[in-house]
Amino acid sequence: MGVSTRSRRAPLVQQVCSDRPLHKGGICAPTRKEDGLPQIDRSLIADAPAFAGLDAAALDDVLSHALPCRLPKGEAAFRQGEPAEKFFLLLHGRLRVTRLNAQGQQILVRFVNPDDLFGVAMAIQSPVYPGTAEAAVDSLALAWPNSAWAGMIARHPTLAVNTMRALGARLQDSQQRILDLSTQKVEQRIAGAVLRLARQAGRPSEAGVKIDFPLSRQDLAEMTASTLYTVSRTLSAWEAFGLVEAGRQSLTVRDAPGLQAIADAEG
Amino acid sequence: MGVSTRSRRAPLVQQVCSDRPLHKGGICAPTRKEDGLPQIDRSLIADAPAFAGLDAAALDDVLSHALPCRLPKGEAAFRQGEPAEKFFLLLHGRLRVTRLNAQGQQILVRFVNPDDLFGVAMAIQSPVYPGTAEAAVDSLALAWPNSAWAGMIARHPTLAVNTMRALGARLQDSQQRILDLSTQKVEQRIAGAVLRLARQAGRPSEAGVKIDFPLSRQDLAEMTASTLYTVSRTLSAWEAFGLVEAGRQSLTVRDAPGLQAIADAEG
DNA sequence: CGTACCCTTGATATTCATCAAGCATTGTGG
DNA sequence: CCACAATGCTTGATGAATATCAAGGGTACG
Repeated sequence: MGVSTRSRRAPLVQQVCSDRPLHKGGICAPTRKEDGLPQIDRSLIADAPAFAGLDAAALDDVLSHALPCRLPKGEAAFRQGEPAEKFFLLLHGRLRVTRLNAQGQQILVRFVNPDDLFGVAMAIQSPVYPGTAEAAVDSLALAWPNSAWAGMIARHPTLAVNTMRALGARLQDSQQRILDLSTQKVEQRIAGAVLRLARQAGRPSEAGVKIDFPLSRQDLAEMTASTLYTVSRTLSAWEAFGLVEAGRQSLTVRDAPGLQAIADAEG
Repeated sequence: MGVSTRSRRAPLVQQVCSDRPLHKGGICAPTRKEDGLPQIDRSLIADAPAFAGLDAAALDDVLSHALPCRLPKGEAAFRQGEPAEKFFLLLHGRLRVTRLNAQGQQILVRFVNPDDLFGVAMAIQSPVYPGTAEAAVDSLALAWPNSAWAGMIARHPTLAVNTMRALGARLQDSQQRILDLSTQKVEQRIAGAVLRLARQAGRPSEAGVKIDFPLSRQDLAEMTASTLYTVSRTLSAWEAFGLVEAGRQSLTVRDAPGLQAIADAEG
């Protein structure tokens, strides 16, 4: 084993971190240029994969139906069960999408990142939103009424293809998550979730790659089908091994390859 | 509690089945007319949701690029990791789609039913198949080369919309499954899986609704992130309560509302 | 300055996987 | 047609992973 610790939790950290040289960094999300006060302008959406392949005129057409939508931290763009009347594109900020079951237990479906579509219930023929989307930080989105959708894809068929791809990517993610839930131990799932967050929302800092929005133990628990207690113990153990730096609603990855080794370990 | 049993397993059956009147039936999949020897003909695919809204000429155009594909029981249409060169529509039979993780553990992603598209890797921009599809019974499918896709959706934009809906529905299913895996106990998940199978592939029989293809304990375990041992114990307990009739690779639902009550119970 | 919120850590309980052994049915080759 | 292997299934005993319960500490914010 090579390392002796009294820490009750942390079987995989111990296993994986023994006799392995420390290693810095590895994850670095592309830095995103900060918009000042956003005005509705073609350039706002030109980079979104959802609108890839549309020319300037098409973008203007698309934009002409859009309404800006400010979402102060904590506010919901929509709530589970509400009639789905709009769909959205996130311009700036970060949203937390959650879903409740009949017994009131909640999971965190995903975080919405800038340039992501969300609330596309009409793409799946659902009359209501299947989840709740609320701002994890002050955010800004564009909203389209569902009624605009049919005309938009009729005039710009590329849109249907792009949306299909976006749904396909999310389907892939979901199936991967099912696989992880079915075959991995909690500690591995937490490692995977943290790495994904660092990739999607990591900003380089002195100590490593810091996750760019408030993230609680409860959030991580709801992402990994675990409990806030187990997440807390796991992060404490990782911190003791120098893999992460954990604070109140904040998390910095110091050793991404180390976390990856945990995620990849044999169960 | 009302009922006393020595059975070690079956907390929920006991709870749920005590003092509840027995109830018959409830699930009944539409019976599907048996095709004799299928020939490639417009009527074969006219009912598939994937081709809804296409007129006769469009259907003929679509069919002109399709190749029939016989899949004897046990044979794979494609295997995980193979380059994705075709996509398929199941005409007849039943396929089991599985997915392996890096450590070789397997889950059962879904069963493909007649009129379902499968192997649509190109819709999600994946160069390889993310899973393996093999025939659970002798099956028959149509196959299109991926190269035909672009032209098909260009000529028939409805196809992109239909495919988007199909992906959306599968995304919905996946997210529901994630919710179930995250919040339900094993017994509830097994109940949910059995009910879904009965709905999709149930055929009415004397004793109730019989699942129409060979289904092992291992299959159910891989669908519910459980083990064949736990599934076996669970089915035994249910059988003792008259909820199901379980045999070698066969399962008949005798009391669907009873199973539903288990699936809906508070954890 | 107090109160709500987030977090930590120990002790205990529970679910369920794992291991082990054996039975039953199907299919197969002599 | 029969022996026998392969496959699928059952059931008990045990143990490990992780949830749950309980108690308290720190920190931000009104």
